[in-house]
Amino acid sequence: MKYYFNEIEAKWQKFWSENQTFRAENESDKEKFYVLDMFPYPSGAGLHVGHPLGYIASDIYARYKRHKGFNVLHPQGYDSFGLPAEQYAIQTGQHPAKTTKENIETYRRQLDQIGFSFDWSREVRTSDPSYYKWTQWIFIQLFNSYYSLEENKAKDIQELEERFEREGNREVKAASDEKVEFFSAEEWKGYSREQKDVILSQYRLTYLSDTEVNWCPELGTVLANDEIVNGVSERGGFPVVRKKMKQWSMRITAYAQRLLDGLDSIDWPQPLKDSQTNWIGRSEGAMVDFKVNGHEAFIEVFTTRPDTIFGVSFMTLAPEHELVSRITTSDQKSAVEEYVLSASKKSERDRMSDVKSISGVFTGAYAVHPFSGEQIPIWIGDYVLASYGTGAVMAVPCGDQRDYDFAKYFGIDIPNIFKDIDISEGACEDKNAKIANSDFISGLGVKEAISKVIFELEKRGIGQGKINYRLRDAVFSRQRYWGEPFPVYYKEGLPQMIDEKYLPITLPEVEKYLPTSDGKPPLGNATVWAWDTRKNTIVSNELIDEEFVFPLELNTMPGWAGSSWYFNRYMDAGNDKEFCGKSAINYWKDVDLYIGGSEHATGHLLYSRFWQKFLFDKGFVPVEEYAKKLINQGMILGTSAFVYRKEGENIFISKGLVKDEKVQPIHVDVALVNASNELDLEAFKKNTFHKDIKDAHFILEERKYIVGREVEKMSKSKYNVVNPDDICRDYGADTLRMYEMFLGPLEQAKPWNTAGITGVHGFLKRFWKLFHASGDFAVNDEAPNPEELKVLHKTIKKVDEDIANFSFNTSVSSFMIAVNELTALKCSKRSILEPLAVLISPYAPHIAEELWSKLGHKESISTATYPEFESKYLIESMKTYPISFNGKMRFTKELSLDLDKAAIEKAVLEDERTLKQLDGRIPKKVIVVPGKIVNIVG
RNA sequence: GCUCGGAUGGUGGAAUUGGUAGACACGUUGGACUUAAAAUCCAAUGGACAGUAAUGUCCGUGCGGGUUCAAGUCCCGCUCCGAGUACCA
Repeated sequence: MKYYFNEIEAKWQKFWSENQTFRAENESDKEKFYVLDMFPYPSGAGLHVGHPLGYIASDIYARYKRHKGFNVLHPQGYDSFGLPAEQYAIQTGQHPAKTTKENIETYRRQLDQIGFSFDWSREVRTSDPSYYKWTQWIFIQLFNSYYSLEENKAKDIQELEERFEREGNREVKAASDEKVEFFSAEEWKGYSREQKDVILSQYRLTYLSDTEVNWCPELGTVLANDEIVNGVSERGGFPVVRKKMKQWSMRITAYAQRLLDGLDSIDWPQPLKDSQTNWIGRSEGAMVDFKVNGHEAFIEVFTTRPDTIFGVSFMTLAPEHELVSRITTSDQKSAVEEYVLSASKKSERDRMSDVKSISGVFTGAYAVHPFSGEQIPIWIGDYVLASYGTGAVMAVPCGDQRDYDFAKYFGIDIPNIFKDIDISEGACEDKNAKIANSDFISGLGVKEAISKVIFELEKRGIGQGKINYRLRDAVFSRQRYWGEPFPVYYKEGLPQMIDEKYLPITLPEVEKYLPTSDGKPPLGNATVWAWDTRKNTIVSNELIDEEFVFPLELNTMPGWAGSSWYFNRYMDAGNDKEFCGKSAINYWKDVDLYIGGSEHATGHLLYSRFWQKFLFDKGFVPVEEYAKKLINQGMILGTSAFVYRKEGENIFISKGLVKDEKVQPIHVDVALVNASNELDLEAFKKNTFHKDIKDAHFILEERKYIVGREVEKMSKSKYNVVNPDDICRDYGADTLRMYEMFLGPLEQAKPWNTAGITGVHGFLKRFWKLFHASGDFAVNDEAPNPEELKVLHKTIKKVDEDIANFSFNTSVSSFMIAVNELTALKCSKRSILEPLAVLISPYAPHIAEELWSKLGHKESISTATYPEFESKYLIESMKTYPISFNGKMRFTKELSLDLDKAAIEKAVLEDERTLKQLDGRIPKKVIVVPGKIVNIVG
């Protein structure tokens, strides 16, 4: 009987779906295991072969764990809010909900076709009101919380208010905006409700503020730092400029230290941890106040090297620094203003690309050195960033190369404060140097000098030790339609939360998805978008009276809102009373294995850790880190194909004949090219996207047109996308699954190349054949012999180890070896083949189910217990020893494993081949490692 | 610039705590079956040299050193490629 994979696969996919085979229960005596994939954004292009790579790996793991007796949660859903659907809506007028739904259907069909064991009863869609209701709910919790630095956790904002009432804010240690003014209890009590709200917003974990944001005019929205790549938008590659706007922000900086510390407790890839560490960017140092001569003002600077304070010979402020206009002297005024203006015009990208040129202007003002009292000129320069530290630096040219270059360029003094170090060629950044010419720290090493300076600064009240982070608060507003609406209305310009019980606030209908003519976000087009505080419902804008009916927020939440907590929702997806029920979350707790791409390192994976910590602080979730282990699957790249068109002529030259000809490479669809890089000319000519190709002349080599190849990211525009549907149709899902694993280590990026797929497909056919003889199913009940048992058990052992190491490629090889060996042994015994089917079933579930049912089982193979490895079948009595001479293997000799060192040595030395090798020489030394090797030296 | 990966046959990739480099596939070549093709099966396949042959010798894991009886694996110094990040005070 032939292996009809299409029929078999359709049959079992139907069976799993009808029997809800992979439904996970929230109550079970079994140990839980939660396997999660990063859920996809359902794009219009559908799945390509790169998407399933991680899903296949996690599915194998999930199925394996089921066999091992775990209650496995393996859900899937869609991150279905996002820019592409909205861009498409702008172009075509179609509602994003409609295209999103269609795209989801395509994804679902494609996913089903690959035979994943997802529990679809728990599917989530971030754009579904029943889901984003809880995203809005979490937002409200954040709004109603502040971060206590005394207890190091988020707490109810009401407690803070009560404390203000009692004692003002002077003693309060809480995460807040930079400049919070002190007030007493009496002053607090005297404030109006509005004044209090403004103050509280400086402490809330989400707050509205005028911030400098990354504005992308083409997309008409602001972007978070992680959504910008090389100075342009990640989506679309559009320019980004800086702009001040009133925006919701998330006070993620409150969690900087805990986000850093938490990394030690989770098993995530080191590069991923490193990039989070760098993104958070912790640096230890000191804040120092420099008095400005002749002004009441102080310039506060952050430095990681307070030990070099006696090397300060100037200060540099960012052009945007608030003191610049105040302290600039009249004769420097015009130069400074001109510089500030030109700096503000430079986009972030210009400033980034222009790292080498040095520019700056003297303000005419001087600061006073806090220890020596010397006059220090104050400059401005755009190498100082307003957004980092305090936007001002104390410049130590002898100890910092940038300061050194700046000083050299403008002819500023470079005092040397290092002992016996020459600084005529450049700054000394070596931390092993000894400090000199530095008053009370002369002669000290860097470390001691730092602590002594901090001690002095604190004693004199002019500074203190400080830990600074690069991490900024995250902008949370987007000027887009297709995102979660905020549960917020505005009363006299101040944001008010809508009560939890009226959630969800669902997206309104709009005529157009573009910003309004007066520049408001798309929700500004909605006519029914006001909040009635009496009826507690959304009403028409016409009813706004600023007394009972108020305008609703026009921004929506960013893409990462919904993805920051979805892993918790899967645990109890249908719950309409809570974001996740207590008993469900206490059972499932956290994700045991999370698989996804490394591109989310500083976006999703940082924000979601932040929200989880917040939810933990508030007692909503039982664990502080939601994913114990994370694996990054490597990207599958496309292998683009090129034809070479002679410049200016309608002639295409086969690759081997191009030589020095001037040609223009043109992408051709990889579907038109076979495994030996030969172009299907007929099909190519029929292709309509270049009209003149029909008449083109082709210069062939050996009657073939050979294309050029290049590995690139898989993308529609490069005509190198390979669709899993085609593979499933031609070879089957089981072949696709195994082949994707066989390509190489999971974490490694690799080009997609179907060349080897026949090898995997052939393996499945041979596996099928083991169970059949001359067309019929033929498995017998004969007792297995030691050889067959050995094959089975070494495979069990290897596959167990491989799955533990996520080394799926090598287990595919082991299966091949097992099937090759059993075929050679002509084994068709149930006692061997039945366990083998279970072993293979996580990898190739359809064929395994089919064979399992043919073996007479009524239940799904997924309920079968995994075969137990028994070492007794692998015990060997003989070992083929490699016999080496001076480390080079010359021959092998079979010897009993019972022999001790001396007996092995004797046997080897007596061997005639040894005598021949030695050729009369006497061995200096004989190394015998029983069970391993023999090495003869001499 | 900094941080982190990586480099093994014609190709994808294997290789326990250092212990027979190239498993398993693809491709290629030869053969069987067939009218033929596909499918399937069998054999060979890192390179060079010697030999009719069995076989033998040398070279081989990016480069140069080192440690060791023994190095793809450990140490030192480079080269190239990839990813992330970037005036971070």
